[in-house]
Amino acid sequence: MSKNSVTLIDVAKQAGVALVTASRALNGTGFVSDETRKKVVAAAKALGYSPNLSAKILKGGRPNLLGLAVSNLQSSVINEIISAVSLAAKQAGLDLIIYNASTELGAPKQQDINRVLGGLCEGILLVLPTAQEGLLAEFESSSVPVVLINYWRNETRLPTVRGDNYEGSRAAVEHLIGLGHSRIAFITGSSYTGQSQERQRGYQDALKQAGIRPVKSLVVQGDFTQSGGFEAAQQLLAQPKRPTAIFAANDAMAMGAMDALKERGLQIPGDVSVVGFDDSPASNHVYPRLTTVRQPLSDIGEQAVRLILQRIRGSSPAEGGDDAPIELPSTLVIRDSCGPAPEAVLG
Amino acid sequence: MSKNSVTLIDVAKQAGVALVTASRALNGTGFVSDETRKKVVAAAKALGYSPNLSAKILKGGRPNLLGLAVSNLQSSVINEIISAVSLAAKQAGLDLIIYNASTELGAPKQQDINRVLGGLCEGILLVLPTAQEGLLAEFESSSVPVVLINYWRNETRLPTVRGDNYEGSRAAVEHLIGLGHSRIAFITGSSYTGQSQERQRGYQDALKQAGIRPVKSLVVQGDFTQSGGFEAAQQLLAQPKRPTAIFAANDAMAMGAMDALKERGLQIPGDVSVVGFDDSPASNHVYPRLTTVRQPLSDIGEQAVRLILQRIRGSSPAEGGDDAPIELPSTLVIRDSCGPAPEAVLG
DNA sequence: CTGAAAGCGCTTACAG
DNA sequence: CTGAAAGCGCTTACAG
Repeated sequence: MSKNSVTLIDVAKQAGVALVTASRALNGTGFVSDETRKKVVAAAKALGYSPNLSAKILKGGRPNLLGLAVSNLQSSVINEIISAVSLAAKQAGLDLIIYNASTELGAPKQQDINRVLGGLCEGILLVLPTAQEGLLAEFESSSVPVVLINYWRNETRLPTVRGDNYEGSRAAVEHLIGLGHSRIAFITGSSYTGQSQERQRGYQDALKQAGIRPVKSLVVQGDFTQSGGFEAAQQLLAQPKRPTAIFAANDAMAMGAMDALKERGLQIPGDVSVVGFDDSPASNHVYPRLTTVRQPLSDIGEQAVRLILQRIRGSSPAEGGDDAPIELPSTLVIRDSCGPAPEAVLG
Repeated sequence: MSKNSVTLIDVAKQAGVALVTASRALNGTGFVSDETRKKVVAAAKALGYSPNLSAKILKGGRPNLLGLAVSNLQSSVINEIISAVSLAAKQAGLDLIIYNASTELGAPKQQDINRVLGGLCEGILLVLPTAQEGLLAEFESSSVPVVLINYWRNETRLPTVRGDNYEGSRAAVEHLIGLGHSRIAFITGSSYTGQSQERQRGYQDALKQAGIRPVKSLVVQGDFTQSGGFEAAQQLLAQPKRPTAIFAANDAMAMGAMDALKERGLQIPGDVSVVGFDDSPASNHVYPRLTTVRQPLSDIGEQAVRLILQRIRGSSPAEGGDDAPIELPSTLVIRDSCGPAPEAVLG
């Protein structure tokens, strides 16, 4: 099973020391003379020794392994989170293994995640935005430290790191208002994650604060997919008084909306402005380049790794404390898909 | 470390049998009476027992773990491969852990992959299209079975499963020729993986077979990115005699080319037809929907799992045999981005 | 069909 | 600072 059968015993023999000493030298545990340490390290290197993770784990040693379970590998946001976590873990000297708890493979089960990741890893990072309360409750009683990433759906006592949705959303809508728009539509996502609601709340509050009366027909149901955004936009454009700006709860829907606008021969942003959410890679490549909101994904990765490390090393200041979720600020990324409201131009 | 401290001993006690018997009952190994087995299984369930993977592995047991190392998590093709492998692994009763050997984290090292995956998994699947010969050579001498997915770059003795590039590419170009095109441009990808070359070979052979003289200026260097495709297309369109069709070595570049065409006010496919490669999710959402070539990604996942299972269980018919790579046929996905060549329409 | 013993490779007390 | 012993949780021969 293991790559080569070089064991710690071989290293010890080669270095002319006892097994224990070799272990200590390699792990930097306990007292070893510098000379001995050098001999052992040299021997290990010469033999191409790499420790047997299983044995290490079994003995309660630090395998230096972090687990990451994700519910979706097709999402650009989740993939960026994975990249960020990978980098942060590497910088912290941790190896990362990823478990695909995709809903395509059936509902993510704590049992599965724990069977695979729980026995191997020192800590587990969870990117399961759709997870239900029950699933999380199981993790709460787990003995392996767990940190939640980008989770909003339910209340939970698990430590959480997430990007802001509300303020970013407000900023987007305020940007439109600043451009003179008042007929601003919102395309919602599906309600499974709680993120769409947060974004909608930001939309509503921004309107309210600007003294703009909310128009019910300007809020249309979407589902986070491009075709959903396309259809939602068609619905909006079929209305007698069409909006001058469309804010979609994510980029995919914003792009769908752009398609719908183009199909009608409407100019973006000349006739209608469009804003998305996520700053997906594609958002910078569509024409016109999409104005959108970006979550601080690398910060999220870093903070999540920092948090889990605290729990693992037991140096958490508030042990067992129900700290409030860490919420990192999103930023508005202004590109080319928004312009002055047509009325404002005429006025 | 482990989720709960229920061990096999607890189960055995609860069931009123010896430790060994419990082990056998749960693993289906050796002889156990039906009655005993039921008792043990019930006890295990009641206690919420889940075996300690480390101990299992250490004893040479079957952890039922498969490893998958990937070089890039931003690629839609690789993500579809991950999904396919996840599904195939699950169906085979295997758990899958993924290791991010992304080039962003430094060059993928066999040492890293093996340290993490090698000690834990029964077999390793590699999606490392950019891997150099040296890296692969290290895996060849590894004692853990390894299977390569979608690898072309170099010769290797490692068992390989991959999607066809050449024939799919030919089919795409023949489709264009069938529509009356003869000024067909090709935008290459970067040369790091060997895939672009394969696709170019298909392009050239299709032209040759149709008796169309290759025009050097119609082959332009790209880099697999959308902006690369955009620039390559601009180059093509700046030529005195512009192509009537553009075949890009992947979808991202094809979309970039579409952007360039739109910017020039050219109709797709009225003025210029466009074909991509990959059938990325976005290709079905751009306007017009992109005609492209699709690799049989789920077949690839299934075959790769089948192959690695053969190696693991040692039931490989040609043990140690240097079987030729398994190459699965790609298919042309015809959508809306190709039409009759303008000349043909006029003629 | 069932059980007692040995040992996978390592680390953590416990002695020198 | 170094070493001999015990044991993590399991499975695989070896006896009954």
